[in-house]
Amino acid sequence: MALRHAVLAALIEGEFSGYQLAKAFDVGVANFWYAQPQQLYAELARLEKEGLVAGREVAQEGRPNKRLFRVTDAGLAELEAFTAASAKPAVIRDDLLVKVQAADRVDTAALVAQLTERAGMAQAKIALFGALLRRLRGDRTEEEFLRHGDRIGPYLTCLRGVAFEQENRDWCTRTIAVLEERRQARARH
Amino acid sequence: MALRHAVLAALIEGEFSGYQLAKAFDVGVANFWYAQPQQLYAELARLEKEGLVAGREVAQEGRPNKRLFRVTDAGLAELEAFTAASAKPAVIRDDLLVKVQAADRVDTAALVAQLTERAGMAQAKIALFGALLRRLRGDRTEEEFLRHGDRIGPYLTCLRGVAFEQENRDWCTRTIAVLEERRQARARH
DNA sequence: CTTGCATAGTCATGAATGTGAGTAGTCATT
DNA sequence: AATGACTACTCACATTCATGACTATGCAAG
Repeated sequence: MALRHAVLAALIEGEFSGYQLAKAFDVGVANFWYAQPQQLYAELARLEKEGLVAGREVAQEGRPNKRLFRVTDAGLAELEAFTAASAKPAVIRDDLLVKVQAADRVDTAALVAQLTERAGMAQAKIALFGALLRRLRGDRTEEEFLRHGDRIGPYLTCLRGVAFEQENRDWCTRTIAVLEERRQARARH
Repeated sequence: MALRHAVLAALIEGEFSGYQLAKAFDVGVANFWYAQPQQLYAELARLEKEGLVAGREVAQEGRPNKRLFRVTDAGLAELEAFTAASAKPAVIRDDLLVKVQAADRVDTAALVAQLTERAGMAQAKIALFGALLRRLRGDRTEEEFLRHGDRIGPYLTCLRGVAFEQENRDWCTRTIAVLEERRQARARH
């Protein structure tokens, strides 16, 4: 049950609609969790029923009405309790790692293609996160911002996202190089 | 459906029983996937029914009999197909990130405790993976091994595991430092 | 002499997550 | 005038993952 806490954590930034959250949790800036829109709507409904978030209808013209949610005091207390509880260790779970684990017995060309694609995606995310970090800290340096800024939570998680994707990219390019070199070595015989 | 492929990938290393796989997929060397014993037994049963792995009973004395599994040709073909298919992007999903995202509104002390614990766990994993890497490459250098060794798949995934845990540890210590400094700065006022 | 741990598994159940499809209006493009 | 894209959300179902409890046997430490 960590999705509910991820939603609560996202909502301490301000009021958001399910649709806005869905954007944030999807492809874009899912730097600390990922979820499908359907999950979010369902979770928001549950959270509201339990009084951890409060929603209010906002009429719009030219587009459908929306419901904005904010965290209640009970929601904050729930987050507090969640933070105090010990976190389960995070594990990597990546299709690509499974494929590389099997690298010695499967077609290398297909694998290299996958790795190349992934390296590109990682690079794109690095750029995205970099822009987000600059936006968050404004004209301050990182040190300055982390010392005196308010709302450093999103910044810190984003830093982790950047580091993860850099690692991702570097490992992909390294692995590609290794696989390519071995392929050429085999071809020479 | 990536667990099945993770099992297949693990089995190209040789014959293993469900129990042995469970050990490898659990706390120890889950450097490319993680699963509970029950999942593995269930998956192995399914894979055998579909002919992707073949099991054979091995009688033992002093301990229960076991069933060793190996990948069949059909299993290798399945792995091949899996490798060719495009991998879904890996996302971080970590309770700890959710907690840090909420850092601006929850108790910092509890959070720092969590981060400290996690940093320690990461450090332990780094040591574990380091030992595994040395065992895998024997007396060769890494370059040498990656160029000419056979079965480099596990080595490459383990490299990724090490890098991930180092990143993990560094980010934890950095985040701890930031939170602590802010706490002290607040205390001075 | 019994408590606890390791081997080697099975069964059942619930929670979390993913996927596909559908509704309904607005706006811009072709 | 139709097609597709964006906002905003809902329903239903399937798959995957996690959890606890349980059965056996053998071995070693206290």
